[in-house]
Amino acid sequence: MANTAKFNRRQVLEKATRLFWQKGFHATSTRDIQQAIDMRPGSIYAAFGSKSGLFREVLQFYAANMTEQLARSLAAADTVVGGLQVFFRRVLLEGGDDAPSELCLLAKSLSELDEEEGELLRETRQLLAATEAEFRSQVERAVSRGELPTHTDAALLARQLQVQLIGLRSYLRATGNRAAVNEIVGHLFDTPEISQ
Amino acid sequence: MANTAKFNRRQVLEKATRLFWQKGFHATSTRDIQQAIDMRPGSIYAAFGSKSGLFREVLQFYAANMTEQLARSLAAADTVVGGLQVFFRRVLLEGGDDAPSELCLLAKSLSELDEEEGELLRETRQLLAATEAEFRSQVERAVSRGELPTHTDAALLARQLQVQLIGLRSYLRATGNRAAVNEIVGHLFDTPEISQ
DNA sequence: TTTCTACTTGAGCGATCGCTCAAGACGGAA
DNA sequence: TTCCGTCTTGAGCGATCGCTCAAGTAGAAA
Repeated sequence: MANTAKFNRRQVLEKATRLFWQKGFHATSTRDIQQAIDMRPGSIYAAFGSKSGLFREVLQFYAANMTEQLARSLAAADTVVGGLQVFFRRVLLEGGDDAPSELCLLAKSLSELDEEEGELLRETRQLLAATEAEFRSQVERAVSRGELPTHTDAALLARQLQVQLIGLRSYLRATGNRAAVNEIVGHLFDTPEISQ
Repeated sequence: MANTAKFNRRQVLEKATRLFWQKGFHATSTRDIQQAIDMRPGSIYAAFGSKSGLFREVLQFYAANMTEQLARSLAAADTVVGGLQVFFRRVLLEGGDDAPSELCLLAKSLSELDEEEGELLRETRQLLAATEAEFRSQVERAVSRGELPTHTDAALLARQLQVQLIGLRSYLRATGNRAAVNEIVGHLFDTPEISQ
């Protein structure tokens, strides 16, 4: 007999992601989870193995959603650089209203996970590296399309985008100052690498 | 009778800061603290009131140390801009060996604290704002000394320094790639605001 | 030396943690 | 309709949490 589970895995992951994203891994109790996803402990542990196992799937679910959002942003703009800028503005300035946190869930996890949760920490680092690799391939695409000069250091620029995105999300949580963030995003694609 | 406490408050705060900085507020148990600072619960609660009260003093202690380190960096360099660069390199590249975490304790706390710990969150935001204000006054000093052009937007540049420092520390925790961080720091004081 | 008082001690309270498992519910096969 | 195997249920286990407080200790005053 195949899987006869009653729950919808995607909906469960959506709700669990919102909860973990808001409260973090440590501060989210299994009883919080039970209430949020309307499942009893036995079912949760049968489906996900442990709190860590669920969180691991949540991290992957979150990263996949971010990748989709980047793809949509790129599709909505005429240029690659414009698409990246749309993505930054969406993540930083538009998602803020109903998003569970101003921060990136991966950065938040990177911050709170200890060596004791080594597997989750490794997963987080890997997903962040994949994001940076995605930025890099987009920068390379922009160069090959003539949007950026041929001498552009794609690895450096992708790294700078990653640093800025995480830094700006932290700054937003610290100050709530969207105008200040918007001003910096405006300068983001105006660095010496691009403008000179 | 005045204070006859046997413990040295500064030494206790140093040890507690290292512990909280490494593990974070939630993941540090009061029993971890008891062991690290060699005090029994009764004494700790008499001296600091609660785990939150101790953490509050730890946040202030950490921020004061960062301010001192910035002052030392500025004193060790010929120019203000050079002093800021020394500070960035010290925090990002030199402290990493024995520092409890690659991250800024304030950014880490900003990330894990919830509205349920509102007072600690407010304290964290205030200390971060004070850091940005310190950056700004140094940028203004650099302008008045002729190190930066007079049209420099000091508020914007200070904000960018804050964003970059937090972002770079996250990046260091994500990748451990000091060479990559060093490369970005090299470009930091080479932005359009400065070079044009 | 005696007294006073501030400080320290550590057993342990009530709450909550992540998680288990025996019992029940339910859908498909025969 | 009966049977079988999977999924669900929820009481509750052992561990750990932040914290309290009655009893003990030690230094200053008299």
